[in-house]
This record gives sequence, structure tokens and C-alpha cells, in this order.
Amino acid sequence: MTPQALHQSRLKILEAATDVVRTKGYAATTVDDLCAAAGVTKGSFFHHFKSKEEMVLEAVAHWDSWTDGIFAAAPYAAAADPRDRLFGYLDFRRELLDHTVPQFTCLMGTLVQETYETHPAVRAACDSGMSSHVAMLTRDIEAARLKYAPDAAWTAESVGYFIQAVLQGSFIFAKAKQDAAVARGNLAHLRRYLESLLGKEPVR
Amino acid sequence: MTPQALHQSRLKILEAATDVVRTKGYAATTVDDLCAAAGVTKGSFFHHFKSKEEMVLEAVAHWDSWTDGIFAAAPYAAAADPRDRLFGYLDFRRELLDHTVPQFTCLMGTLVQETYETHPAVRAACDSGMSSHVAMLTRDIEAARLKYAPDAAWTAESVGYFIQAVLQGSFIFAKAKQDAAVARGNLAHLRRYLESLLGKEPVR
DNA sequence: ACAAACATACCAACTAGTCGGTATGTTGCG
DNA sequence: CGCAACATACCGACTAGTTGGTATGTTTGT
Repeated sequence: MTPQALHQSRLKILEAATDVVRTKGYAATTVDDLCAAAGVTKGSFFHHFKSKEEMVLEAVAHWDSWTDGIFAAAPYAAAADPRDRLFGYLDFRRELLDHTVPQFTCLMGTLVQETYETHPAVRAACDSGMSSHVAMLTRDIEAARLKYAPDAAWTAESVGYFIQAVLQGSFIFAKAKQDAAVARGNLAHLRRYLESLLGKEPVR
Repeated sequence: MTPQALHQSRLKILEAATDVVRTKGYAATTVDDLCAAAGVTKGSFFHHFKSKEEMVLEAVAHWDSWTDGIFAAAPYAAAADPRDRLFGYLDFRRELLDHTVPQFTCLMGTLVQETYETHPAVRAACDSGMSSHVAMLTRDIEAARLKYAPDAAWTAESVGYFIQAVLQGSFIFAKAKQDAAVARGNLAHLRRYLESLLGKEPVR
């Protein structure tokens, strides 16, 4: 919250949380787990955060700005054509699948599954984080739609959600199979579909 | 395991588990929660199951055969044409979205997200359950492919996984938004894609 | 000095699993 | 039939360990 950078310990806890929660889930992650992973003591943890839940809310916010930065800084984001940016996004997500499962899966997708009924604030934070990622995608999709398929029957936003659903579902299979092969296949299908929606040549 | 029906208490516990785990997740579900929901005592619980984990493994098996039965008995399954069966499946899944979120979401998708690194046996059970559901779909897709798109570049199995990923991802958004609208939109996109893969007329 | 940051010991609540015991059949046998 | 022997299902108090969170300091930078 302070204008300058986040405090070191605070930051280490938030980063530890993104790792540990993505591997064990929220309920199974103990505060002691987080302290051990972050290399801080429990006193420090509760000095910086009122509770485990408040911490995870901040972890979601931190995750949001972290991933925003990653996608904004990725090479594809500089492409001039919105359709190129969209397919560049898919390629970029495919490359991410070369990392380990806990590294490429989504903190919010994991969190919301087990908290949506029991932790309303966490659910809301995940909803808004995922929706704003979709909104970022939607801007490119809408620009591409106007350029390549202006008469399309679908909305850009619904395509943005579809893309994210394919990714989230792919993460579930990657976890179940401990392997990203299915996810890669899903991205190939998704690309083929988006190519069918946004014809190769601009409409004039 | 006995040839005759499962014991009453046993069955009530397994059914309670599918409800409670889909609502709260595995780690946050206590044995006492399950006993209360099933209307049995803790003594009875541990009489029938060695541990919470062994119980959830049986709950997954029970879920598998229960859902198998639902899809096998659904009207669409009787259609003569495999492509009709496939699209009937999508319609059927869309209808399921009229129920509440905990009712239409998938036990295995929920479970595997939080147990894939910590409970290998649960992960394996979810993998095999989800894969066998995909295999069921794959049979119809392959038959439809041979009939309507014999020269297709894609495999039936990869399409089966794609369908399931869209569904699983849609469940995540339904949880995040407490609303199935996004899931419906995703099913519409999925249908459009499958229609593009399996042209309307048989190839001869 | 003073406050923020950190450390340690601790606690009350909770959790999975245990254990001694009861109730209700079921089976075998004279 | 009558009765013992055994099996299954069930009960709920109890335990050993864990959990989120607190209380009470100590260190560190300014």
C-alpha cells in the first residue's frame, strides 16, 4: 500500500503463497508452510497480515499485477495487428507449458474452486482478477473482430472467456496427468477455432 | 464390493461426500462434516472406511458409475447417428447448467486441483475417471469423424479432451461468478467449433 | 528514544483417527 | 426349537497432534 516497493518479508510471503497454494491448495496450506517457504517467522507473518485470508487476498492482487506485467512485456504484445497479438498470446501460453505444472497453472483458478462457497471475499477477488485478464484479451479480440470479421455473430468478450476456460480446463488435465500434452492439444484446437472465427485476410 | 447393493450408511456417506466436497473442497471438508451431512456417526464412518482418503477414492468410483449411468440413460444416447449423439451430449450438458453450481460441477475436477501433488492416489483416480469419460465421448467422435470428416487432421481423442477442458474451465467461471452464463456461452462456442470439424453432411 | 520489524513461546479450537462397548442379526448344532 | 458363538453395524468419548492466531518480548534503523 505504501508508495514505495513492498517490504521484503511481505513480498517473500506473497510469492511463497503463489507457489505453495498452487501446489497444495488453499485449505491445505498452513501459515507455518508459508513462513517456512518464505523464510520468515510466524510473528513476522502476522505483523504484515491480519489473517491467512487477508494475506491470500493480497496474494491474488500481487498475482494480478505480476501476470499483467508478464503479458504486457511479452514480445507478442508489441505486434501492430490485434489478430497477431491474439495468436501471439496463444503461442506465449503454449511456451509457458514447458515449465512445471505448479509454475504454469493459475493461482486464481485453483483458489476459486475450493473457496467459492466458503470465502466470499476470495471468490470475488478471483472473479475480478480473471475477468480483468479476460478484458485485456477482449480488447484485442474486439479490434481483430472489427478488422477481420465485422459481421460476426459472436461477441469478443464471450471469446475471451472461452479462451480462458480452455486454459483453466487444460490446467486441470495437466494436474491430473502430470503432463502438459493434453493442454498443448487443447491450445491447437483453440487456435484452429479462432482462425475460423477471424479469417486470415482483413475485411475491407 | 459385495455383489448386492452398497450398504445404506456407506452409500449415504459417499453421496454426502460428492455434495460436500464439491461445495467446500477436499481439505476443508472434515470427517465430522461428512458424518453430519450423511446422518451417521463417526464410529460408523470409520467402520466403513479406513480413512478419509480411502473414502474419497470410493466416492470417486461411485461418482464414475453414477455419471456413467446418467449419460448412458440420457435420451441423446439412443440417437442412431454418432454426430447426433455428440451434439446431444452438448445439449444435455447445457441443460445440466440449470441446476445449482455445486450440483453441476465435477467432483473429480474439484478434487484433482487440490490433491494432485499431495495425494497421488486421488490424483490417479481422478485421472482415470476423467479419461474414461473422455474415452466414452471419443467413441462417438471417432465414429462421427469417419462418417463426416474422414480426412480430418485431428484425432477424436484430442477433441474429447478439448470438450472436457471447456467444461471444466466453464465450471471454474461458474464458481467465480456464481452464475452459469459464461458456461452457456462457452458451450455455444464449443458447438460452433465442433460443427466446423464435423460438416453437416456425411462424406461418401 | 521510538517505532517498525521480527522472533519465540504459547493457547484454545479443531482434526483425523481410536477404542471400548452395545445392539442386532446370523449361523451352527444338538 | 433353543441357545451359544460369532459377525456386522454402530455409537460417541477420547487422544495425540495440528492449526490460526496472540502475547510478549528483542532487534534494528533513524
